[in-house]
Amino acid sequence: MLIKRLNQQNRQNFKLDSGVGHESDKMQILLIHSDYIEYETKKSTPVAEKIGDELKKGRMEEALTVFIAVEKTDEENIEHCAKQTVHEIKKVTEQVKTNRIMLYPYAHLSSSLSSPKAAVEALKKIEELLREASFEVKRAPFGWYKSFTIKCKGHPLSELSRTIREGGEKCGTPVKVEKEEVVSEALKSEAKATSYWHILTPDGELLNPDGFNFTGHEKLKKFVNYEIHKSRAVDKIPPHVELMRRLELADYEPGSDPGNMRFYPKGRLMKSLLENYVLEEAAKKGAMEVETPLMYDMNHPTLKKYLDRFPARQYSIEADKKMLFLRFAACFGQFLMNHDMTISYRNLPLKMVELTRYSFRKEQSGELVGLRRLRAFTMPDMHTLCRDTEAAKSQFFEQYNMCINVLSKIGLDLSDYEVAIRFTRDFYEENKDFIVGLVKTVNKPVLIELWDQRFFYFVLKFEFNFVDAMDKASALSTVQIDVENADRYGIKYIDSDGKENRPLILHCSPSGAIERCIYALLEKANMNSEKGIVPMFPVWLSPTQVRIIPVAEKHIDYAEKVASEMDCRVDIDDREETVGKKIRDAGKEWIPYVAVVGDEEVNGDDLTVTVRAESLPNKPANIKMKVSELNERISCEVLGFPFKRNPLAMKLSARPRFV
RNA sequence: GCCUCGGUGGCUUAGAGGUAUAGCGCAUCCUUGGUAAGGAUGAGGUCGAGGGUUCAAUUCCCUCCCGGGGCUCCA
Repeated sequence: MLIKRLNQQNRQNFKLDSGVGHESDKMQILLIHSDYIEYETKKSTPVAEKIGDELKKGRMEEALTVFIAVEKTDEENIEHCAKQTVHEIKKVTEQVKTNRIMLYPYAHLSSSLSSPKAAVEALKKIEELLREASFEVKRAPFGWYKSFTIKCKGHPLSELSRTIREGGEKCGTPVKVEKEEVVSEALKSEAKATSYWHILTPDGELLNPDGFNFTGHEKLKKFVNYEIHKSRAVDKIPPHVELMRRLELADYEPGSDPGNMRFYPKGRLMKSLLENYVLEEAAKKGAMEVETPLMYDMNHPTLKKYLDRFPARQYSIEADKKMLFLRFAACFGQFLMNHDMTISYRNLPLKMVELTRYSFRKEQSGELVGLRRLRAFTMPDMHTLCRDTEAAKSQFFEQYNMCINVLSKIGLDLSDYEVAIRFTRDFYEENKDFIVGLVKTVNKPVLIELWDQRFFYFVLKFEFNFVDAMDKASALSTVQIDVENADRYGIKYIDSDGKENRPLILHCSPSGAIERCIYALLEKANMNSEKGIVPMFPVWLSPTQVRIIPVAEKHIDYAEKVASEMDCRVDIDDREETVGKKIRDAGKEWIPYVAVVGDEEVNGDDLTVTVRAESLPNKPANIKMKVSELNERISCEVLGFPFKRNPLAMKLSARPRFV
């Protein structure tokens, strides 16, 4: 049986590896997962089946539409063909998760049609079998000219609509295609290659996730659940959404497109620090920082090929007569730059890094959540050109460790995220020890996804996935070994023998999206808070590191003197409020050090400092220390991290409120 | 994108076919206060936008925008 599915470029024929394909089974079907399908009979043909008025019009919501052409050779064994067809339909319904089916006789799928009698018999058989399998089935009548409207799930894809329209015009059937994508990329991929899920332990045991004992690895269990079973989440608003606003970090911007946020001074500061930190870590590994355009020509031959490989998820804009798209990663600019460079094997591994502010992905609006998933986000994107597989592996391992280090400095350690490693079977067979080495490094079981064929551009990738309070997983760091794009972009280096070679390319985001790091920090702090741990940011990231609270107005001068002796982000709460109120407000801002100054401090040498990291809920830890001791303590905590000055007025009375 | 729930001063919110409640915040004043909310007074609202039904709509109906959750997706 040949199954025809549409992809975005054209209709492609390919066999499923399900073992049910026989050359003799020629029934042609075309499957479209549709928001709705609607038809209306126009005129009967000489071969029309007799129908009542109720079948002259039909509509089905949220259905898998199955266009069918029964072919000459099917007549020999209609029963068998019908069964095989039903089998295939079932498989697809499982993938797209629907139990509603519209059967639609569609002659134009074949040039060798069966007799009308056989066709009707086959259709009825299929309908009956599907009903027995408790599907909700409708069938459009055979032998009528019909008009139909179908709305496919997904994105507008022009090539497809042409294909369908041509088919429709040929037989005089008006077809209105509103929007289409047909069978999603993932589905297409699944048809080509199958994912096998495993758990790999530090001892190198490859286990079945279903039988794995997750005791002590509850988060991994949640992650596996999320990845394989796509578990349902509970009804709860994500805590970070409230926190990002309450802490005046970031907010929605209704005046823009969804998923494009505004960042207030404190949020901008945190982003800026994180950005600089990650860039600096990349630079330490020898990466050269570059800057490339945000928008690219959609019709550039190389880019076009790349875009065609993926579902349309980009913003596009028209400028003059050009169609441009906004980048969704730094790959485009860097690869185009690599293409024009003269690179010797002596220059390898060659690293370039760019902080994309922004990367744009037009994610489906229903999928956007706070800082977790955005349409415009900031991502450090580093690419490493490697001479051969050995060099790529060695770089991969080095960058794997860099990612662990970067996340831990940001405030997310190994217990906060789960590791997924994904690779092709071939790569695994040749590099088992290498893979196990990755698992040993983190010393905990990891999720493995193994493909029997490569269908993305990479042969190996890992991600670190943060698992939040709603059991949702989000990828942070990732490294991938790309075996395809050097060729696509014509990137080459001159080897020691003087010949041109294609490098392997590593894609690495040491931290993942910066906004997502903030999301993870906020979610982690919230989970801590529920566990009875006082929530806070790492000191180097805290918008205010020290707050000075003068007891009365007469102590403000002294507070200013102390502030001038501090070399960190310090502010003064000079508002006319009670000390209690000011302490409470400082706590609400998660300020790591709060120093109250009154007569005692003015007349003595010490400050009275509330140290957040040592406090318990409702039990502030108050420690007496000299200004120099506080300075010393903070400078140890921020050593090696970027620093930016206070983003707001030093005196709180001079600050506006943003939220 | 689809399904579903929601949108009331800057924020959180009560309420109802007759234009509206409270707290926080803000302003002014009193209090000059020592570790998680001191007190008083006041300003501030086209009740998300547009259309419809009605004598009358913020309330009922439709469309749209924005947000939450689910589905789908995540190069």
